[in-house]
Amino acid sequence: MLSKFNHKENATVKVLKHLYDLINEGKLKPGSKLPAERKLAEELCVGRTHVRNAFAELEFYGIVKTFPQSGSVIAAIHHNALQGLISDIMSIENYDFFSLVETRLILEMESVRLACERADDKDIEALKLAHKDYLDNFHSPRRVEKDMIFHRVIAQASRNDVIKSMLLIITPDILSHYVTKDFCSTPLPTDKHEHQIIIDAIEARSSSKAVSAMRLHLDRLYTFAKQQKI
Amino acid sequence: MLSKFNHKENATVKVLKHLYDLINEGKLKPGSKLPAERKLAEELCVGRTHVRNAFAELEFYGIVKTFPQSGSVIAAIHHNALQGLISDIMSIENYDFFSLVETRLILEMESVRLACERADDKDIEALKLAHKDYLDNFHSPRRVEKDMIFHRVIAQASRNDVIKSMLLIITPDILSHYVTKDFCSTPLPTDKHEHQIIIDAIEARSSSKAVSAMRLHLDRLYTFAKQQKI
DNA sequence: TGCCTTTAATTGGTCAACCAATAATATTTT
DNA sequence: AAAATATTATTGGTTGACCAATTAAAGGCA
Repeated sequence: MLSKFNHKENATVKVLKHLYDLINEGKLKPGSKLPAERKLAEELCVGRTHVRNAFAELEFYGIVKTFPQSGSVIAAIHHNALQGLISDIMSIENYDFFSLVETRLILEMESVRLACERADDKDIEALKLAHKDYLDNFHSPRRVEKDMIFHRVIAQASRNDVIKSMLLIITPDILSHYVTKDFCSTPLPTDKHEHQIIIDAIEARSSSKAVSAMRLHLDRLYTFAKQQKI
Repeated sequence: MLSKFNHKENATVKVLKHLYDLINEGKLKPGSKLPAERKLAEELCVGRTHVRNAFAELEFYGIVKTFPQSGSVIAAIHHNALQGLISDIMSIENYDFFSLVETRLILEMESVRLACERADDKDIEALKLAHKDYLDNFHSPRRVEKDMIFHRVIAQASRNDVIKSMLLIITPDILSHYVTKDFCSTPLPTDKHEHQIIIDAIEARSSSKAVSAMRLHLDRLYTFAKQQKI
């Protein structure tokens, strides 16, 4: 889902919509304090919980800042931009499988590229260990999960926690599609070698080799997602 | 912050830690139902709200799935992987400025590359409009915000909602660093032309030109972030 | 005994009351 | 009149109680 706040709850999105309208009508000026949680809840006939959820989501995206026992203020950017941001947030719900995979491909390639530059001996050691663990579980149901760990170690070696977190966010979404679409049920023997090639490239500090190896490694998933799209 | 749930609240992280321990001790098997919210709250002497926050965060990362009036189940992956994931989530707090900028650079370059392939006439029209709006506000405090909108239009044209959302998430974090580090207070005249070059490249469907133009456009920010890192 | 119905207990979702900290107002003092 | 203090009202944070749906258990019937 990627949206930390399930929009199944219509009450929360109702609050967001209301704030959107308030901005539109000019009743809520950018940079100003927004209505108290209680007041807003009463006006919209919803529980304060939903208002707080909406505020929390907006705070996550840096649109509002809440001060304890004082109130919440909305970002001091022009109302057009604010509306766009809130609109985007409300639209975040279900991402299409292809976009998820496409993004993962991008992040994984950059992740391994940075890993080539920044991985130390300890990282490479961990990588080899993860790969060994992967091989040991190649014919077990844990294979998919071990593969995930392998990629996580690469992300760790990239020394970029933001990319690492983003991969952390989208991977579960992709995995959930695996199940429904019945992908990856039968492992390909080529996967074994692909991991090894990536390790060798990182150890040799050859980013070009590592990136192309990663692209190849994820190519099957990519083409699969492309087919699903049609 | 990027973490939707502020970890300032120690109660929530206390719950996460406890779940981590339960997995470690083997009392919580992957794929099984995890304790009821009430029970967990009582055991840890914290409000149920905090337990619910912790569960919501774990659900965001796809680690648990909550079923109304039924309970929550934890992902059916091996306990080592689960612990790693929870550990990662707990560590998500403050990203360093350089990682944020580096990631933004990556996403923006990919975003504009895809935009070259997928933008339609309407997108290009919107892009020109956004640029005009940017120029009109070049000497106003709204400049930064108009620049943000310009990039958002590009992300929209990339037809990849995941990338769009990720940029949406990290941009506020970067902007907040702007203020403290006093970056971008004086606009450079080159910015005007850089935007135009990007537009032209997209219109000409030249992804290589667009990507390099984007890299150049963000280079000042990138080198600035690099300096800060040292 | 085995299956179905009925009942009770448990669960997550929701709401309203309470708490401490803050902000605004009224009061006193200089 | 102005400033400092005391008081009241408002705020987000937290908690416990209630709700409807689900699940488990008990009871009845074949």
